[in-house]
Amino acid sequence: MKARPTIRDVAHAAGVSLGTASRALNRSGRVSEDAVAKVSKAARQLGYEPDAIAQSMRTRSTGVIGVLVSDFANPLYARILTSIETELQRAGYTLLLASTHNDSKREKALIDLFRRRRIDGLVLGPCESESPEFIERLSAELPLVALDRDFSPASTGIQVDHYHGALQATRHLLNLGHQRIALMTPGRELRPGRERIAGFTDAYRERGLQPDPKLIRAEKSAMEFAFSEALALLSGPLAPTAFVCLGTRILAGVLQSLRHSGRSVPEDASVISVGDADLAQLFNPAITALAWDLEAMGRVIVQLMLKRLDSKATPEPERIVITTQLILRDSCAPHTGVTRAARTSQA
Amino acid sequence: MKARPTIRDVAHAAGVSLGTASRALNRSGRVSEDAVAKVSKAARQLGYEPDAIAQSMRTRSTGVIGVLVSDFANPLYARILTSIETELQRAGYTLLLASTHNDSKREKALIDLFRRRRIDGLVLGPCESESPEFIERLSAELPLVALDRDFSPASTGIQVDHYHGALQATRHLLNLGHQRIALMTPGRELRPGRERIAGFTDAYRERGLQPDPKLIRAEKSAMEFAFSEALALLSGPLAPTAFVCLGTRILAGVLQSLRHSGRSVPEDASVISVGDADLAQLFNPAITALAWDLEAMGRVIVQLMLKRLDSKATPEPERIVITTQLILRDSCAPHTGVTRAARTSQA
DNA sequence: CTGTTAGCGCTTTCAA
DNA sequence: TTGAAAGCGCTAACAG
Repeated sequence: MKARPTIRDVAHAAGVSLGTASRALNRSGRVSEDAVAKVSKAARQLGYEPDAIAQSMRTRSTGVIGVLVSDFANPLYARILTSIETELQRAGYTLLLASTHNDSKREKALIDLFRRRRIDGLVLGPCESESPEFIERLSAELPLVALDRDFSPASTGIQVDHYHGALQATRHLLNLGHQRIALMTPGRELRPGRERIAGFTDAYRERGLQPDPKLIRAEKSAMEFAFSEALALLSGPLAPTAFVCLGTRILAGVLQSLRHSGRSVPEDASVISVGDADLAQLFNPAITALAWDLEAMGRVIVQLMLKRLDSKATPEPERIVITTQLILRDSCAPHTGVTRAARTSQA
Repeated sequence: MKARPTIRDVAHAAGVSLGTASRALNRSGRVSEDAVAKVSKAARQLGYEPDAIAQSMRTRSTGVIGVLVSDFANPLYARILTSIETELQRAGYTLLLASTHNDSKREKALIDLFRRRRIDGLVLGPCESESPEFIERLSAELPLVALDRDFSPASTGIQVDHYHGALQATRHLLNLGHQRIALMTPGRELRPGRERIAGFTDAYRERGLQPDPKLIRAEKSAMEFAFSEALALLSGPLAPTAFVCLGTRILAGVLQSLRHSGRSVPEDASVISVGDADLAQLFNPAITALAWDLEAMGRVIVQLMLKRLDSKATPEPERIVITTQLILRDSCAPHTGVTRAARTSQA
C-alpha cells in the first residue's frame, strides 16, 4: 500500500508553492491561468485525490449529513432514504445512515457518534426519545430536520398526517357498518402511533361511539407480534370484524393470522393497510391502503436541510405536513352482522 | 453555536499537559491513576467529546467501513445491510452506505468519494463493473470484501451459490413436467444473473434439452419491466407454463401479469421466487422460494473484513460460498398439458 | 510518569 | 498573483 500523493507533491511537481497549488485546485482567490494549468496537469499525472479528512479538519465542515431512523430496512423508510440519498448526492453531500431500533440509548449513542464525526446536519426519525427539549438543544448545535417527530417550538421538520389518515380509514370502516375495528400500529409513545390512535378514537367519537381500548394494539411492529396479537383478538369472544394495519410488517402478520384462523378477506374481516407495498397491491384481494408520497418526503427533507446548510444565519423554523390518501381496493366490505360461524354452518 | 471544548481545554482544566490528557483519555502509555481521575472529571464537566476528524487525521484511520450495493432499498440487501450494521457497530466501526443503481460511472465516483474520505475498508456489491483487475487493484489499496461479485485470483469475498439454486429450482419444475419455463433475473452482466442462467441452462442440458433463449429474460429488475415482459411472454404463441422469478420485485411483476391475464397459480402457471419476503409467504397460494441466510451473510462479511482490518499483514484471500435452499410451498403444480383455453371452455 | 514538540494534509491569512 | 507560515485537534515520539 504505497502512500498516496499529497498536495505538497502536486505543488512540487508543478513547480509552485503549496498555497498556489491549493488555490489552483479549488479555483479560489487569485490564481493565474498558467498556474491552474500546471497544477491540474501535475495533479492528473500523479493521480492526486484531495484528502477529505484534512479538508474537513481545516474547513470545519465534512459534507456529511447524518440520518437516524428506527430501521432503514423498513420498506417505507427505505424509499424515503433512497430519495434522500439521491438528493444529497446531487447537492454534493454524503449520507451517513444508522438505525436506532427504537432504542433511545442507542439513539443517543449514535447522535454522539455523529457529532464526533462532525456531521454538517442531522435528520432525525421518530424514536422513544427524550423530551422535545432534546431536539431543541440539538438544533441549537447543528442544522436539524425532524422526520415524523413532534414539532417543538423552534424545530424544523416534516410530518406525515397520521391523524387524518387514521381518521379517514376508520370512518371508511365505520361507514361500512363495522363496529369492532382493531387498530394495530407500532409504539404508542412514538408520534405516528399517538396520532393514529387519536384519529381512530375521534372517528368513533364523531358518531357518539367509543372504541374498545382492547382493540388498540400499539406495542410492537414486528410481524411476529402482529401475528400473535391478531390471533389473540380473533379467538376472543368479541373478535374484530376489521383491521387497520399501520405498518408493512403488521399487515403481513395480520394477514397470516387471518389465514391461520381460516378467515377470508373481506368476507370475514375487512383490512386496511399502510403504505403501498407490493404485498398490499398483489394480495388477493388487493388491500385498501393509506399511502403518501415517500419520494416527496425525501426531497422536502433535503430541501429543508440544504436551506439551513447554506444560510449562515439560522432561518426560521419550518414545518411541512404530508397528507395521506386512502386508496380504495378490494379488502373492505360492509359488515353484514353475520358471524363466520353462521356463514360456515349455512354452507 | 458555541465552540466545543478541545482536549486542550480539558488538559488546562485538569491542570495537566496536553499529552497527559490524551494518554489519560485513551488509557494509553503510562499514566497515573491520579491523572486519569483528574482528566476524566474535567472532561465530564466540560462535556468534552473527542473530535473524530482530528483523530483520523493523526492516526490515519477513520473507523469507517464503506458499503456499496446497487440499491440499499432492495429488501434482500436491506436485510444483509442491517446485519452488517449491527456487527460493525458491535466492533466499533461506522457504516457508510451508498447505492450505485447499477451505474458503473456512479460506482466509480462513489468509490473515489469513499477513498477521499479515507474509509478503512470497503464492501463491494455486484455492479456492471470494470474488469476483475479493478477489484484487484482496489484490494491492493485497502481491505476489500466482495459481495456476490466474481472472485478474482487475489480477492476476498462472499458469494451466494446462484448456480445451484437456479439448477435446483429448474430441476424441480422439469420434474413436474414443465418444458417451457421462463427465467427472469436482473442483468445478465452481473454475476448473479450469469450464474442463474448457467444453472437454468444446465438443468435442461442434464436431460438432453435446451431452454428456449427467448424465455430467458435478464434485462432489468424493476417490477414494471418484469410485468410487461411477463405479459409479452404470456400473450405469445408458446407461453411459458412456469416462471422462475429471481428478484423480489420481479416476483411482484410476474404475479401482477398473471393476474392481469386472468391466470391463476399454480393451475395455469407454476411460480418459484427468490428470497423469502412477506409477499412470497403470504401470497395465496404461498410461493415456493429459493432462500439463503441473509443475516449470516452480513455476519460473515464483517468477520472477513475485521480479520483484514486487524492484521497488519494482508491475510490470505478467503472465499465463502453461501448455499441456497428451495422452500417448497404451493405455487408449483405438475404440468398437465391442458391449456388454459381448454380448461376454461371445459368449465 | 509527565511535559514538550512535531507533525497528519489541507486552507487561509499576511506580506511580498 | 504568489510564497511563507500559521494552525485546525489530536496522537506519538522523545526528553526529562
